[in-house]
Amino acid sequence: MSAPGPTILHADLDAFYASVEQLLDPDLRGRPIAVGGGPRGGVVLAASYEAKRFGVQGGMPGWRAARLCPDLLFVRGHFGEYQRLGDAVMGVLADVTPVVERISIDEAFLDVSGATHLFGPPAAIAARIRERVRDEVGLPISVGAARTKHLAKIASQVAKPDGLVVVDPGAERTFLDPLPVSLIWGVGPVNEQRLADLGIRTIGELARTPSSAVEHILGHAVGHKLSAMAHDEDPRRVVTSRRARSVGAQSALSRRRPEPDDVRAVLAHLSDRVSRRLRAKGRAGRTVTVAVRFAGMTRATRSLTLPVPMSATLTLTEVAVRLAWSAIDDAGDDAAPCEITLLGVSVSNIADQSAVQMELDLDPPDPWRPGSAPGVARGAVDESMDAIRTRFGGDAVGYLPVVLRRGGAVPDEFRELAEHDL
DNA sequence: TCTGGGGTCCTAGGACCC
DNA sequence: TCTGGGGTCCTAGGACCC
Repeated sequence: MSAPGPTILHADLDAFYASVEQLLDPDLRGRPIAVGGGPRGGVVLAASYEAKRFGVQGGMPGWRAARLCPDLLFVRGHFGEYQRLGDAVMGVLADVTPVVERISIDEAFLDVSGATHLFGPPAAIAARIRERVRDEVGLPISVGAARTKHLAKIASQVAKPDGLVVVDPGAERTFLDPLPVSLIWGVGPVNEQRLADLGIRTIGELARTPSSAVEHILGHAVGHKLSAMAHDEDPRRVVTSRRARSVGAQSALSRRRPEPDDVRAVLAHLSDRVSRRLRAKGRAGRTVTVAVRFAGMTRATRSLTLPVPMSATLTLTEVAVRLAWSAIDDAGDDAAPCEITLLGVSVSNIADQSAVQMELDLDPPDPWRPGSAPGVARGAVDESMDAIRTRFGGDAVGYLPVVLRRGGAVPDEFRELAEHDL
């Protein structure tokens, strides 16, 4: 019996947002462009390969990108197009096999073991995918093929831009050993430095290091996982549907002293976004977490777990407001009052609203969204309110008008690109 | 003149329960 | 007299990914 072939594919669109802009506007082709941000502020969401050559990367502040690449062209994103074209590419993948795991707007794993009898060996399938995406959608896509997800993902990174790398069974060690540890999923800047402190820079060096030593430096879970990855042991299967375990929304703010009405208005808007998504999928969550970022990029989080799941805008807002002030009050003192630069709300411990609970639901629909799905049962609201009062005192919960406030400069279409299925 | 927005998973200490 | 041990949940922070 022969070893299993390289039947896992990782398909990853190249510089996706930037490539779409170059597709839409031929004048941008061959030029260094950045989507999002600007020379005076904001963040670069994606850079074309012409810009990457200057060191421009996604996530980089616009002013730094402009300094690295003086000819950099900043373009505003066409977020609706990203969604449409990303979906179109997924459609091409779905023609090959139903076993597709979409990781993000522009990236997916495929298990083609059941498709080879129709379409030939994995390498031919990968080549065909690249050809079809190029011809039918107009975008460059890189594909890695290997025996495991981890290896396929590394292969696609090595293949970029616009390439195909197949790691044949038996060739894994030769392929992996010289590559930098930073290509391993789970090795970011911090762990890369920690490994470098041990003299470990390549995957081969990591594989030759005893797992116990790696775990000592990186912690049990991370160390164990990385050692396994370095040894090419990756048991993960391609999963076609995965439900989110948390839902959140956040907004960067211009640096400001926190004022009660202001904080409430922002949190009400974020809570409305989050709770609407929950209700739309008939879901609810018990744990509310608020994140506050302060001037200087320090962050704090506060969370509260309620006795029962909730999905009501007002309940979430009230909890979020109390948690936010708990973090803000702890961060500042009279001598140095704090300034905030971001507020975020997220809900975890998510469960389906049971059918029984929906039927017993007696409270009126969310007053801020006429016609929307009902919130939680009245008794559940009361229990939640009780939990808030227990923690914050009797007058913690009040009903103030929710002033819907448009968030920062980020359009909703952009936010939706990153949302996971609930 | 600073650094978006959506997520996942892990750790460590304390509360609490049996 | 001096106090077990295991398990689970909650909270806060952190690393990482796209």
